[in-house]
Amino acid sequence: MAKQYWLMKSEPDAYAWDQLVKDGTGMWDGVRNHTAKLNLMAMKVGDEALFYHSNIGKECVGIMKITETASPDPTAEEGSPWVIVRVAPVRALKHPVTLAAIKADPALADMDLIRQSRLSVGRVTPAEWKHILKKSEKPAG
DNA sequence: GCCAACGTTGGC
DNA sequence: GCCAACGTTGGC
Repeated sequence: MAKQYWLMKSEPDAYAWDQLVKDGTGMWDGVRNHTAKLNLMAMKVGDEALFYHSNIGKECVGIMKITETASPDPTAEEGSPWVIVRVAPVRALKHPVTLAAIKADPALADMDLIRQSRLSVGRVTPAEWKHILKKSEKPAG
């Protein structure tokens, strides 16, 4: 299958991009939403994902890759359906792409991120991915 | 199986 | 701090 693209949210208070970079690898745990879980389970090694800071910042700050597909979430109760994936940082975006910039762009207005604001793990289409990366090359969109 | 009440998330 | 969106729970 072709490479898939994703967007994963984290409150920087809980787990920030800088922490992932420092650690070199990370376990994406704590997802407690079935739609998000299905997305985690659809991820393949080598897929890429945007790291989005929710609440504080409200912007995409970096690119990660999936290094390990879904496995049971050790932070969840035994027998629960929740899963984690493992990720590693690829690179920081040259300039963060803010939620405001994404909302303001008609090409990106249909993203999972916009349509379902509470979804913590969403799909990004290849077109949207390209578009966001292009935006990140220039300051403020 | 429906629906109201409630809790959580996240933007503003 | 408020509110909208959405998921979950519980009564019927």
